[in-house]
Amino acid sequence: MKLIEVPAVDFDLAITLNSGQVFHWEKVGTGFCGAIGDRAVYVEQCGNVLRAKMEVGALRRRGQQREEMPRPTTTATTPELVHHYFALDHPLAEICASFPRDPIMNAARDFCQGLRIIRQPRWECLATFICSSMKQVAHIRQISRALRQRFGEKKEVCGQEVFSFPPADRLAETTENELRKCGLGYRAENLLTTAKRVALRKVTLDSWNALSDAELREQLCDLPGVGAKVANCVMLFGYERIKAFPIDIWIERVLREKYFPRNRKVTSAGLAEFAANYFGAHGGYAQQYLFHHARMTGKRRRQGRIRRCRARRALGMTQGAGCFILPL
DNA sequence: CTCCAGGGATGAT
DNA sequence: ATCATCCATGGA
Repeated sequence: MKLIEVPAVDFDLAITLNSGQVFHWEKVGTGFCGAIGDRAVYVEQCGNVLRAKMEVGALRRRGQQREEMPRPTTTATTPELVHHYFALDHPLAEICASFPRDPIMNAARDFCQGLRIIRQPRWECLATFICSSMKQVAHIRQISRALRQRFGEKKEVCGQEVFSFPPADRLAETTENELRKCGLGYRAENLLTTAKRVALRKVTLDSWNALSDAELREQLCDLPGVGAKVANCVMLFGYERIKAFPIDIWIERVLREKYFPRNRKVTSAGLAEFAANYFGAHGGYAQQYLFHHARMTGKRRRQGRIRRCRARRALGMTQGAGCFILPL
């Protein structure tokens, strides 16, 4: 066990890990336990310093004998690994200064000081976000944990069990039914198919890093279970494409209610185009700030939408005829 | 266009 | 405690 300290200015560990970009870190004491790639890590923040402990023990495949492999020697030294994962090299002050100046963005920027977009391993990021579709954060965390416990490698740090995320070839050799046991539902087939493509080298995630944003998005959307939103998440969190602007329900609400309050007819495509132009070169960062701020302070949509729709149908109303019933 | 798949957390009642 | 709603992909 190795204890290290890493300088970390302009950084808030808790906000970063709880902002819906990564789903496997667990609060333990004053810090968090998780994994950076295959390394089990405990990390806590003391002012402008991160204190991290990392397990350097032998690998062991859970529930399955596997020939003893030599410990993979990481090229990065441990402080560099932490520094790189948490993107402590991103010029956060510059990035935040590039956000548009408007009341919504200002509030989000103030609320999320120290939030960074971290660098996630590509496969782990892609697989996790395939599992995220039509799921809420709490669910995604459960799925991530189930996949890791069932198919990942068990590690330990600070007396805590930590499981690494299973590589594609490990998931490729399982079955849809096994994946469904992890709570994936219909996403199991998507994840399995994608894992097989990666395992068989039909898809080479690392080589995709050379592609342009548009080409990368196109390739990602070609994978089953990957639509525009998931593709943008993977671009942002796995490929450091800082301009990628994922639009989920929270962001869509913010855009509609705060930026288009008098225009309920603006389309989703219209919102996406607006966001790409308005939030600038670091749009992905702006999106993460808006997302976290909205989730922490905003409220979910009030109930009754379905009931109203049913009521409208029952009244024999057609599309749009019932607009006057809609809230606001 | 609509509906559905799966399912634990969440909020309203 | 019960119950409807949430979530944002892909296929019918």
